[in-house]
Amino acid sequence: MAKDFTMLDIRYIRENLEEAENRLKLRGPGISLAGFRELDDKKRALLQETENLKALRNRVSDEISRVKDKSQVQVQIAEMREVSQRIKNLDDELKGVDEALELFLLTVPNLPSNEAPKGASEADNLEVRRWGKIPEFSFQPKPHWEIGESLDILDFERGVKLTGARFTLYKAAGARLERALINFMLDLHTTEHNYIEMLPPFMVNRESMTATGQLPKFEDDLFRMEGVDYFLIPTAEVPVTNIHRGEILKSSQLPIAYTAYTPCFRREAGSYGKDTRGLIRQHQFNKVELVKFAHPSQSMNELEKLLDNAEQVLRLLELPYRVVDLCTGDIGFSACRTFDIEVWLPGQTTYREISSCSCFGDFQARRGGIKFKEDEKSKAEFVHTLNGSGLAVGRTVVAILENCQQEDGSVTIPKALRPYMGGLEKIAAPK
RNA sequence: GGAGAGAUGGCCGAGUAGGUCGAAGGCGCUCGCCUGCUAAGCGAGUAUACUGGGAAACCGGUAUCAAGGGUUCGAAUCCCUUUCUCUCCGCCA
Repeated sequence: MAKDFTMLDIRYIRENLEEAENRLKLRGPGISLAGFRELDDKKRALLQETENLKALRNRVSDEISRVKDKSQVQVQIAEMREVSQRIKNLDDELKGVDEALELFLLTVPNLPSNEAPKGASEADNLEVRRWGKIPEFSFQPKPHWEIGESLDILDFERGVKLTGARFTLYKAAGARLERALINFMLDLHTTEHNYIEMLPPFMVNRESMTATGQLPKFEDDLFRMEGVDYFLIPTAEVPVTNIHRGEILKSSQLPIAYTAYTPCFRREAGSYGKDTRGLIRQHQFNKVELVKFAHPSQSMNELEKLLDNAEQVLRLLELPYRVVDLCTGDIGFSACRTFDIEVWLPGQTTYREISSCSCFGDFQARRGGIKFKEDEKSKAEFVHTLNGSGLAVGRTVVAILENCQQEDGSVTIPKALRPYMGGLEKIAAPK
């Protein structure tokens, strides 16, 4: 009862059960609030009963304290002993119901925004815009794994030797390219877009994972430490959003914008057959993340700005992309609205996700207790949280290798990135 | 890893032979008064969550002195466990 990780506003659900359920159904079948009413009623009934008994006990105990000769209040003391036992039993029962209710609420996803396109799957996502010219090649463009190997900058075999499937060793200009992109992105966001750089821990505790929504439902997707209850972060979203967990911010501070580079660790459970070649789906990859804490009235504006900040990376790198508005059936657990940025990959003649920019409404703020006050006197309200990749670094390497490949096998470095590559203009095959 | 000390409201800081302590006092903050401005001064107010009633203003109840459990009619105060912080030793980038 002390801590409240409730996902949706419990009062909203209580009072608008049908509406909430209908909105959740837009996410797909199998999401239901059945059972909520019963648990909630049970909880409140128990709460009433035990609180009444506690009020009685408090009153009588107070009376006892005023009597000097305790032999005169032996009856009351005996009665209260019984009352205390009943309270204990009720509290135990209440605890059980409360935990069940909390777990239930923690596993219900956020309500999708009414503005999100309605649909059942990826196929119903809405393309919003395209940018850049898709390159035409006078030769057959190669997939990035072939380019990486022939340039001797990506070593997939040794990555497997060192660790296992879905781990890759970067080498020479490949390692430098990854590092250059990280610095390029961080510099852009901090100096041009006014984000504050953070370098957070790469493991977090259970509370942090619960606040952003990875737990309790998606533990199988995470790497967990042996011996301590810590998890490797699947995205910088987790530590960075949790920076202000349990805090009350001032309205004048908002919006707060942070950017952070971190590696990301994902089990990728259930994606065994997918993207088995190359850098697309790794257990460890680098990402520069953008995170915002916004006033509720500004969160959608802030999402657009954040999205534009992420797109700017691709524009500066001259990589063609498109923006997709995710439909209600494709939006992630914690989000209410999401735009994906997909970069063009000539090796696969398709657009692939390179960034996902979401608004979470007060979903994460509620789970993590992140609030703000309009002014000194007003009541604290939940902030809105947002985040997006700005960008996934490994996939950016993929996009550069595939889009900038030349007939002679070399890869031209985008102009904006050259200062970060020591002036290098292209990566050429070793002799 | 070993030894010890500690954790109280936005902050500082009282409170340990259990009851009148949601918790003194100070600072900060808010509102009012006062002063020609500033400062000082005076007065009042100043936690959160859940829950019951009410259209609401608001009124009532419960809980919260790191967290969880125990003893007791009653715990900030006693006991146990955990977490975190600090000091010393060891180890280490």
